[in-house]
Amino acid sequence: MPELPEVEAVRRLLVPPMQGARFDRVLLRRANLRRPFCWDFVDRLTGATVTRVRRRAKHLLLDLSTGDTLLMHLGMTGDFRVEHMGLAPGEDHPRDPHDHVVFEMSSRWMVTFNDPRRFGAMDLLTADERAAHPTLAELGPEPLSRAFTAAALATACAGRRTSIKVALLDQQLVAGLGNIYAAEALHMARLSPRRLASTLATRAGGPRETTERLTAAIKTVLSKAIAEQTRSGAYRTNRFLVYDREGEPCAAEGCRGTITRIVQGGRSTFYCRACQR
DNA sequence: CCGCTGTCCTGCCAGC
DNA sequence: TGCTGGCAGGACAGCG
Repeated sequence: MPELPEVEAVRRLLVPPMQGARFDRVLLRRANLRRPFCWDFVDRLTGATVTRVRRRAKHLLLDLSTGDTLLMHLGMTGDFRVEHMGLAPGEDHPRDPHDHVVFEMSSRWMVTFNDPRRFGAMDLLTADERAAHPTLAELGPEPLSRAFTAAALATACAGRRTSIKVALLDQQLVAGLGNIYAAEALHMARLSPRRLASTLATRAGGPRETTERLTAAIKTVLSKAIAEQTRSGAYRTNRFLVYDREGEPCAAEGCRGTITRIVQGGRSTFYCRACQR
């Protein structure tokens, strides 16, 4: 579930308790999430100060005073809880069975990572490892940055013989979209998810109107979602226009179509056959 | 190089 | 009512 807007909301949540604060105590409740924690995870983190809380695509990066970077991914069900440290000596933290990591910060805030499905990940990287990290190095442009233009999208789509929906999930093409916002952006752009990615590429000259429309839709959908996250904080049940709305009438203005569900690349795509061409 | 499939993990829910 | 099976999702390995 967490895609770029949700991860950005988490980043903003973590800035006050963590940025500029030191790890006083790190508690690991288990040996692994999606992967095992590195053997010296607790020792390397304890005493380090967080200089910056950053986000790249769906990854959270905590830059540390030691030169290390704590790279975190929320997976599907990962989330952080921020609470006051109000413990009596010897008292244990109240815990949920899925609270896997607890950070006690010098800011007197306690930051707990909870992840029922354990698709999340935490890796402690040296500066060299971070610079050479294959996943980070190969990420495409941030969709909300100036680097993400219709021309860039067109170039990235050139020669791709896969559907535009599947291509949008490729983090090397554009970084941070997931299954939900890919569907929402295509709906807003009135483009069929089944369309071949290469049809968005340009042969010569500037990008075509459809590529411009999709680029704009991606930016709008993500910006709106970020604004909504920070305003409400909580998840509203289905604030999406097409995602998980199979059989419902299309919400596009003047459209009398019905949302259908198809499977692409092994996952669900929701779209309106009537207005998405 | 590229595209496609399977794997990880568990909560939830439809269907028997 | 209780069980089972399938699905959800992102990253990544491995295949052809």
